[in-house]
Amino acid sequence: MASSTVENYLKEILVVTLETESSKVSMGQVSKVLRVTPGTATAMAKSLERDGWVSYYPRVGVSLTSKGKKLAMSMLRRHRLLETFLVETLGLDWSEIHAEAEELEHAISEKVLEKLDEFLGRPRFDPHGDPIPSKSGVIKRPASKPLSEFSENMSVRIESIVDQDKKFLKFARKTKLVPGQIFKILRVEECADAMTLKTTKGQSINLGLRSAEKVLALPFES
Amino acid sequence: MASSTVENYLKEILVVTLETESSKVSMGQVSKVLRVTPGTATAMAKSLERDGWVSYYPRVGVSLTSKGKKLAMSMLRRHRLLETFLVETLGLDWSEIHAEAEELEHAISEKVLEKLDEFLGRPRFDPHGDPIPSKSGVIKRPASKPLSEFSENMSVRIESIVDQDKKFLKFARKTKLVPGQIFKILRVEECADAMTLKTTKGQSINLGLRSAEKVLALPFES
DNA sequence: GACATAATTTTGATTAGTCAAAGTAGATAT
DNA sequence: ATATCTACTTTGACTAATCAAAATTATGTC
Ligand SMILES: [Mn+2]
Ligand SMILES: [Mn+2]
Ligand SMILES: [Mn+2]
Ligand SMILES: [Mn+2]
Repeated sequence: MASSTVENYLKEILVVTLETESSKVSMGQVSKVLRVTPGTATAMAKSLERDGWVSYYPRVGVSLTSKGKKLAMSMLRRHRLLETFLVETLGLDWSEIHAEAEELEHAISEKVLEKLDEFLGRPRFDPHGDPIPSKSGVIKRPASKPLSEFSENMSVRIESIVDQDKKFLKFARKTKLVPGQIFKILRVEECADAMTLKTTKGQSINLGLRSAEKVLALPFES
Repeated sequence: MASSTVENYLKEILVVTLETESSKVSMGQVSKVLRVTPGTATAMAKSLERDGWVSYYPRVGVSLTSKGKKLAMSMLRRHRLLETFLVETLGLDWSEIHAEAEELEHAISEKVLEKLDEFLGRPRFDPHGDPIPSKSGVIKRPASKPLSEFSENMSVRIESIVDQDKKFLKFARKTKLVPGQIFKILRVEECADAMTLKTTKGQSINLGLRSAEKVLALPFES
């Protein structure tokens, strides 16, 4: 049985792997996403390798074994299904659900998860727009790109928000920067590190490019 | 922040306290209900005392402080509300929910619990018939007595099942030995350590007195 | 190629929780 | 009153997870 610490490490390693599309994750990144000191990450890498969850290449990084990837996918599925439940069924705000799911994901069994999935009607995306891995561990790789990569005058449909920061999520909700919404890109000012969007109803939002990287969208043909 | 280990110890100490109606719980009982060696229970008693959860009287036992009782009640509330959710909303069998709730109770926050309570319609009893403590930590002390204490020809209404053993719960479900059911006590044979009950529909059940102690009931006037 | 810098690993220490086995104190029985 | 038995406590050992700080390795610069 994997401890919840192990589950967290594997899940975060998977998320970084999916984001960066490179199979090895450096100890620096591991230590950053898990908020532990580098020495702790190194020690953990060794013990994860000992137990067959990852391969560890000293001074390079770790990559998930198939056993590790399987558990990591299952954790991501739990996390995102729980987030969906917390919003859809219990009515929590999408800015608070990440922290809650972070704990619950380790406590829910496969059996209960299956019932929950059924109860929720087998959703395919979580409230942040992130795809929920299937029971067999398959995840849809979204074709969407960060807002920061679109150019002026394009219309886009928001697909997902790749950031769990509470303040940013509250801002996003307030400005309707949520999955499904349509925006037109009014201006992109690289030099000022900013862009301006407009909703179909005419409201405009200013977004720093740093933040725009955290919002994934698809071109929208009206 | 109390660890889940501490939460489990406090909750079980509370349950024993409620069952035996005596405030001090011996280390032997603690080690039995928590399935640890006696030495571990003693070590834990000291550390629980150090952190203000219990008072520890060497060679006598532990009793919850008010701080400890408060947390223990909150754990019992979580446990029983979660059990209710698992049966009512997700449709799990009452024989499996105890183990599931045993994990989830440590992962659910007060905020989510409150939403869940609301969603469930603020139930007052869990699926086993045990009272759910209120948010403020008050628990209804049931007036019910073990089946083993009733005498022949009395009619009783089952109130609760005080046992989490899966096999017994499955047996109980099959024989309709569940909260709310009415039975007539046909025979009590102390010497043979057994009693016979009959449902209103005429089906009869044989129950050892050991098991009859685990079923609480009230006299029923038809 | 040597030096500075950044990333990573090593070392030594700490805390929580556990067990096995040895020791002790109280209660019970003769 | 002494011996015995049982419950409880102590001791020593172990694992998982963590940090701080020192040591090492790799990289990039001049
Ligand atoms: Mn987590
Ligand atoms: Mn999410
Ligand atoms: Mn528990
Ligand atoms: Mn119960």
